[in-house]
Amino acid sequence: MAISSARTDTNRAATLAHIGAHGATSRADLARGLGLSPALITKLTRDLLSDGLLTELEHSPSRGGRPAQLLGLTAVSFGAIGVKVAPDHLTLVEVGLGGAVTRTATEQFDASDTMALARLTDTVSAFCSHSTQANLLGVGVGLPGNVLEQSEGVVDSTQLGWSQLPLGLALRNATGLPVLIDNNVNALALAESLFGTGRGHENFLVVTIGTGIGAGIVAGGAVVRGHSGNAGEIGHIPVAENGPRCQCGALGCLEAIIGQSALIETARREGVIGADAGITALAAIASGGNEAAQRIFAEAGHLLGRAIAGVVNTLDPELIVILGEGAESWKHWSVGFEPALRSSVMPRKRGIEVAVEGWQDDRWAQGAASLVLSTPFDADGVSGEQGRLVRARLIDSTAGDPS
Amino acid sequence: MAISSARTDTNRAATLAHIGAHGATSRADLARGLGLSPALITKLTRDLLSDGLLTELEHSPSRGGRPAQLLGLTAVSFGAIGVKVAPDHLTLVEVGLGGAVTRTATEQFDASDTMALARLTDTVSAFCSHSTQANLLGVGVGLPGNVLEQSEGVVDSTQLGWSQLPLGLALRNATGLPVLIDNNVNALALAESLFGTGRGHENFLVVTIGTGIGAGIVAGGAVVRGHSGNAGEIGHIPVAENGPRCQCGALGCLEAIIGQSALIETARREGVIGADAGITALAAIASGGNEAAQRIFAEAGHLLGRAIAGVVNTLDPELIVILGEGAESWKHWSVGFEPALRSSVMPRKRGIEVAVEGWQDDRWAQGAASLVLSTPFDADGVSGEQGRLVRARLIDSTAGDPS
DNA sequence: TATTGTTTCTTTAGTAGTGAACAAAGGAGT
DNA sequence: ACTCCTTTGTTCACTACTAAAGAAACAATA
Repeated sequence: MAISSARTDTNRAATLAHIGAHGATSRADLARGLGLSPALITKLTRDLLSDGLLTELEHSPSRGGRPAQLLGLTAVSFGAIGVKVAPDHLTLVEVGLGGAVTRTATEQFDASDTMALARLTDTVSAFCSHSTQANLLGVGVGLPGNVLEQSEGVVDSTQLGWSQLPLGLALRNATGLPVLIDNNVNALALAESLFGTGRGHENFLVVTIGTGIGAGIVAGGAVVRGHSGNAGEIGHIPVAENGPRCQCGALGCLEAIIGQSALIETARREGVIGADAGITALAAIASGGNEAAQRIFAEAGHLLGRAIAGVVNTLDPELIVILGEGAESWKHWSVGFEPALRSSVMPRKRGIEVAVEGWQDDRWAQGAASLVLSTPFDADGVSGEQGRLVRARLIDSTAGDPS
Repeated sequence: MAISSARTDTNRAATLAHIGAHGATSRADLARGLGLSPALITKLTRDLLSDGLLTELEHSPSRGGRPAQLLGLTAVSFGAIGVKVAPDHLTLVEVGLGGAVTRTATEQFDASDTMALARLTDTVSAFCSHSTQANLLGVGVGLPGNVLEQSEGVVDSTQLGWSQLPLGLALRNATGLPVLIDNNVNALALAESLFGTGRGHENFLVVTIGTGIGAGIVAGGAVVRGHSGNAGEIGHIPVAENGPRCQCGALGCLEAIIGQSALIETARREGVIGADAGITALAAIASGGNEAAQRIFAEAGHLLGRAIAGVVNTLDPELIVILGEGAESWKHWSVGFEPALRSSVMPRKRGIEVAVEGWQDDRWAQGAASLVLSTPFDADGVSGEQGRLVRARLIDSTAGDPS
């Protein structure tokens, strides 16, 4: 299929991962879902069956032809670890092949501490060692920042105060597992694409509303990372001439006007909340019926809608997924967002679907774990050496532990 | 060869196309450039040499090891036809494998005429029949609009007044050649990626300034087309709250403020040019030193710079290519554009490269032709059935005549 | 001048993948 | 009943591709 076919047995891994992600599947569906020929699927599944990784289940009812025989994973359970790194805490999850969370933990953390790296590796390897899964495929890490070298896992993050930190190498040594690191929003977009609302869509946008505004972009089925891995910074789209100065140094960035701190400041200045009240207070007041608070959210929604309309016109997605802590008060944002988006977008795109997702804090970590779960599908070696290791662990699991 | 085998040896075609695009190349460079193993290149080139499609040229000087043997195309000349469709004229070019234009023609045309389709097919097939090339690989068409069904070549274009027009089928019947159709800006982006400034870059932006403002987006090495093929409409990014109404129906679109007609209107209103003077007059006056005219361009450049800064923050390209008739007066735009872009973009991206390209009218048509020339590199079948036909013509050229 | 290292190209042996034809197992119409 | 149609899964012959190892042809260095 690809111009260079796989060195490791990519499709063996992809078959297992596809069944993990979609549940029991017939051979014909596997062929269609993976874009392979039925002949190859026959061969792959025969091997996987004789290796004891798959079992034949019941027949699914006929759809006009020969009934399909479903194939399911055997009890051998695969899993992956996902880690969300925030300035003040770590969230860890363990997930199965289908992306479902099986274990969770939250730990105190201080990213600016000199011992932060040691603390991180200790926490992660402790979490790994308590794993209930028989086979851990790898560790995915999502953080607010970007990865300079995917192979070595060198990380840059202004928000965490990290510069050129060899996080990947450290975690790999500590856990003995393959480690994949990416920007947290990109990881979320990947998770949406594999397991979430984005499944089956080739072009969509994941917008996160937290302390800042970010976006993950999926175009042509792939996550857009950009030249230096910094794509998706929609929070810094200029929206107001002579607007307030943003942290990034520019004037009138979207985030400088509707970011969390900007909203709080506006609310305080207008006397809607007290000098020491925060965003939750503002949201609570708005939900209680306070029109001034509601107007603050609606105006923010309006600006966000106009900005995203520009992104939609530029990228032509078919779906927008709204996510993040800030999405809890989406009903207030939406009042301004919906009309602004629909009226500012080109006529043909006016019916674009907008999905708002409920929020659990471990969602970020789940996204990070999907960095690992997505590698079997990553036919070309985008994920590089670490991805190859993940695939190797997935298909070698019969051998138990290779010496 | 009684039954022409339907085998589409992608890499055989890719090898020829790579040599056509890059000139004489050593086997080792082919392996690196195409991402294939040296072993395969040896086999492919051996076949191509024995088929008389390639010849061994001189040795290039050693770079510390065994000197490389260059391989070049034989005199068998391949070519492709590119057609630009505009509301009032057609531009046709014939290009070689390397993208160089070998023949040009411009024809009167009226897209709104009921006989437009017949006129178009007649013009194109007449141009094809006068071809100097021994082997025409196909016809590429670029138009302001989008393609609904790539396989049938059904076309929609508000600018041309076409709706559900089966252009591809008609051209295929008329010429007997594979036909590939795409939005003209996407075609241009493809040409830039293969033969132009974008060569070697995986993420860049092609911005066109004509009657409207458009963009072609290349992300991760591929042209971003979006869900319905409408990506790149940066002319409709909202930039002004309560701005003028745009043709598209929205308020404050970029194009409604700095599009060609908007600039002319502004200049007339301010008395800079007369009531019947156009954009060339405005540009001439600005070049002559008129400060009011210069300010109009600079302010447009400023707005464009802010808007593109948003796109840059969203997509993180490493290069911006400015192109189009309007780019002739870029030196006036640039006064406002450069400071606006650099100051509105995130700090790390402040050094982004901006390239302005000179303009010939047949550039659009050249872009259209590159739709054909790019298919050999298109490993997955994005270009579908027509792409397969192009590849078949490229590798079967020894056989001579198709049925 | 021999040694070492580098780059280019080829051979060998084996794996991954496909298309085409066909068998198996049902449904729907007559 | 019987034939036609559809969908699933398999076998077979063949192509495409790779990894590994080596051969060939140079430069640099001791």
